[in-house]
Amino acid sequence: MKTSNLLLATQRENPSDAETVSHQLMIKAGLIRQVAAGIYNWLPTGKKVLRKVEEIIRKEMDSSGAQEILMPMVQPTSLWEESGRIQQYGKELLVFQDRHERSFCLGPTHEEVITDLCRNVIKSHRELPITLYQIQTKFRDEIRPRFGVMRSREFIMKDAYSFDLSPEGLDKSYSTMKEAYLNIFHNLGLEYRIVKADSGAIGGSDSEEFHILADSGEDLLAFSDSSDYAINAELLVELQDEQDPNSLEGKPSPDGKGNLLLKKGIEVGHIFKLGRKYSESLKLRVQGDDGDVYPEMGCYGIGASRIIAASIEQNHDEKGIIWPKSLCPYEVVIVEANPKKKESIKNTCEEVYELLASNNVDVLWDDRDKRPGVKFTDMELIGIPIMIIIGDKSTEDNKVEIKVRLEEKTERVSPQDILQKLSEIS
RNA sequence: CGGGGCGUGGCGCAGUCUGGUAGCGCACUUGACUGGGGGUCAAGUGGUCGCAGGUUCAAAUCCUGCCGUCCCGACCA
Repeated sequence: MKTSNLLLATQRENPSDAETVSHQLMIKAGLIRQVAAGIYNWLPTGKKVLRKVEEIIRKEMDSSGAQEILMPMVQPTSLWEESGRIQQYGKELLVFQDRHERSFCLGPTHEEVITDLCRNVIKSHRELPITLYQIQTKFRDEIRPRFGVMRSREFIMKDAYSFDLSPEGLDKSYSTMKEAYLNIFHNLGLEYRIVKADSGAIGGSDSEEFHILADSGEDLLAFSDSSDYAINAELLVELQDEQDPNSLEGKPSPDGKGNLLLKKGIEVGHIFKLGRKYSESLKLRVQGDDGDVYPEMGCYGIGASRIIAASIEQNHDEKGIIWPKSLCPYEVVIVEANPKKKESIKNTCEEVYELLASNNVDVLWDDRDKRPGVKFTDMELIGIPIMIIIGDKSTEDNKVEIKVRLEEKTERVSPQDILQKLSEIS
């Protein structure tokens, strides 16, 4: 891709209405633009990152045996009446009517729809266990959307649902999914933690949250300094009748091993054992050995769009975004510097571009008619990890310069050695 | 929903108190010079001043109502 064909949409100044770093950087770097409170456009660069997140998730979900489907964003409210959740969910559920005055809502989550789907398509207990997932737009009419896509009303989520014949089966599906999540979060390359959580309004028993660590995180997490014990501090406060979650620091860990440490996190994943809450209320049953069985359900969510904001909260500097290798919108950018000074500059850029592209390197070529400084600043703001600078200075001895985003020095290499050099860097 | 900001070209802001020709910086267009860390000069494009009413000879400015948006709180799979 060449920048001359790309809607970069970077801007120089911070938007006046963005206060958190990730929100500011996402707008400045041209990843998103706001449409209304909690509702955003994803521009080409942002969409590209989002797609990377989705692919990392999709790969692990698929290899765990889950099957991808796509459910509608618009759902009949009758399903929510059937599950009894319509009151409980309240105004966060955006309800409206179609031209025939039938009542619908925008899906904030899909337990009702998937349970309805399964009661229609699953005909035998032999078809279980099964896990289905989708990556799709959700809408929750948040009381107060904030921090850009961190807490938006419309967002992209991967949600998965498992169906088993027994609680033991659910345990197994749950741990399969947890395993997939561990792979996903490992592959994202971000610092994260898993904690015990409150299962909240969605219902059910066991639940664990996946948090990306960041000082600006809204959730406080408590860990034992000498065991695996980890819990959302909010839940611990409830359990122990404490007042201030911050007072937990240094107290003995509830599992009797060591003392508690506190860290802040951003919740980006949540896995639950739902049990029979929805299969019973929506009458999903299959015939078993002795009579009908209501399947044991689990549900598993990852906030794909929120991961991007969280990644930026965790990794940025005064120049802009720092992506983990897994999420960068482009792996390498060729900065064409002062091409009018020497004809060879454009040709070398073309050669290097072709070389990288044909070797499956995700490369951007900044061919804009701008001064080098403008390009450096923009590309560092967007957070492209590696810059290859090709200009009148670098081509003197037929070499190009390679600069890593996080390092000050540049290194001169021959064009034919670039691939080798890139593999050493990563 | 309670409290507090803010709404003036794409972005950031001044002007509002004290009514009188809508301004600045950035960005953008054209040209020249320039060219390795957000260039210079020159000439330009672009705004019903959030919306609706009212007061006035005259409203971005004063009054009333509404809308949007941000922050704090309550809330949050």
